[in-house]
Amino acid sequence: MPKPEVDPTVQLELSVDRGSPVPLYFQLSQQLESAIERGVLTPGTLLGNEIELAARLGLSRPTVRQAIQSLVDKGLLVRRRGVGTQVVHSQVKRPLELSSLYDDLEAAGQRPATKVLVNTVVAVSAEVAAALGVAEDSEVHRLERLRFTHGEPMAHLCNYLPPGLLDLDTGQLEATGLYRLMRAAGITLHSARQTIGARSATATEAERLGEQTGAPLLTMQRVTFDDTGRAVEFGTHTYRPSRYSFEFQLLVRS
Amino acid sequence: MPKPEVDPTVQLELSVDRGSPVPLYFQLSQQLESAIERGVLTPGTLLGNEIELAARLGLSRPTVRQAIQSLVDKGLLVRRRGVGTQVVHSQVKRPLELSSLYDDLEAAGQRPATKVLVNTVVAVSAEVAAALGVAEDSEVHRLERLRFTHGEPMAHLCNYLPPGLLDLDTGQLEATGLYRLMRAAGITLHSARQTIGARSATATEAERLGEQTGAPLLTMQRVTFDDTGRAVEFGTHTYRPSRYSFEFQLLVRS
DNA sequence: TAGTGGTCTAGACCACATC
DNA sequence: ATGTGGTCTAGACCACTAA
Repeated sequence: MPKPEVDPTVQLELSVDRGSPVPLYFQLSQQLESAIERGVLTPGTLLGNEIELAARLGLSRPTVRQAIQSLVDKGLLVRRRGVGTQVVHSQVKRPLELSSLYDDLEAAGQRPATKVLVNTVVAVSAEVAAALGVAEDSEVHRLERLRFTHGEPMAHLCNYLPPGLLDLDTGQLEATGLYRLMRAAGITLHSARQTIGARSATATEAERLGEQTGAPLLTMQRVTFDDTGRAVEFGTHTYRPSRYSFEFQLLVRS
Repeated sequence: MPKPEVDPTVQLELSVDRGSPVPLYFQLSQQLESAIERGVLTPGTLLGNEIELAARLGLSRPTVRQAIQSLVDKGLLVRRRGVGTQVVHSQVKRPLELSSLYDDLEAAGQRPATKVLVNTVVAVSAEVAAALGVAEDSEVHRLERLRFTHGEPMAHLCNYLPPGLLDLDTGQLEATGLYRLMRAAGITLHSARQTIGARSATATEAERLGEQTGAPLLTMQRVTFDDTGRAVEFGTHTYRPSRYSFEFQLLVRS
């Protein structure tokens, strides 16, 4: 018997639509990802080899490889030379994204609300000028918001934006998140540098968040860059640790 | 004039060695990365087009694309259709890696030291069994360490490992980090799920770390998986926020 | 020894941005 | 209209793993 084991992808009814504007490799990777997420391809399963899969779908091997590689990059598959491609065991959720607190809360069904405390233009401080990479004598947008879930304060968000980058409408800011407004304005977010720490609440901070003076707070500072490398936002956030923690998936860099 | 601008990669003396076992695309990407890090290719620079670069190096276009793509994945380059490939502006340091505290400290020149408090085998608690995915009646390694820098306590590390995974020698644990021992034992780390939060120190915790009872502590919980998806470590760590914070670079997932 | 993924080639056509 | 990256093909040889 040449092949006692069955290629599990045979039973997947994979197919690609050459008329679609969606790239072929992407169509394939989506179908595979969906099969993995639905549990049709169970952890540990060895996929059939690339050549055969390519032949069955009428694709070239590089195209199939591109599809598989994208899932390897996402951490869903593992390739081993001489062995094959295997579905990774276990609870791989989502790798860490450059995410918006607002979007995260909304996705978790937490019904976030925002109260804008400050929305003005001010002269930059030295710290903010350094973080944003703007001249020391320029002006920046200053934004201060309280974020609520279930009517309870959860975080205090203080942000600075370079001048002229964006029109910041208080109404819009209370209806959605800052990142979404930036994306809507045609800004392509690219990367961010974050620092997460902790410290005791001052009297003002405690009052704002409904904590006691001296209570532990989770802090996050972030500078966000767009795809031209320009700093588009500097933020200093404080969170109530009883209501928020940072949770994420890391992949090993190869 | 057909080309008033000069392709900056021309002056880079790029070359590949076909006799080397190092893949051609990797040789190229390393040379480009080094040029970017040394500042020879400055931020904003537009690279010449892929076809020409391939011709000049005697490589095929897919090979050159593979080299460039790996740098795009690292966040060093940005491609724009119809425009070209550009060196990203700005202080892109290192993306978040699945990193070892010990290695991080050593790389930062902090001369870390470790004191092993507990190194035994115990019956699992329900929480640990769930995190590691082992049976409720099995045994696990339990590890408790204090991490010092400059002679001052910085973190308390409590870890659990599946039975039989690794020989844990107390001497080795005080000389290096847990991840390095796991890698040396042939374990390929693949991913981890982390939670970062904050809370007040209990009396015991405060005593261990040289803080006051009730002082804010930074906390991290992590489950690490190898490339077969098996959980290989579960850890609960607490840090003195005055001496440690989490700092990292995020890239937007495309 | 047989089968796998890893790498590489030399073309091709298309979509998009800019001029 | 031109030039860029995005996608795709149909092969090829090699390195590694396992039986």
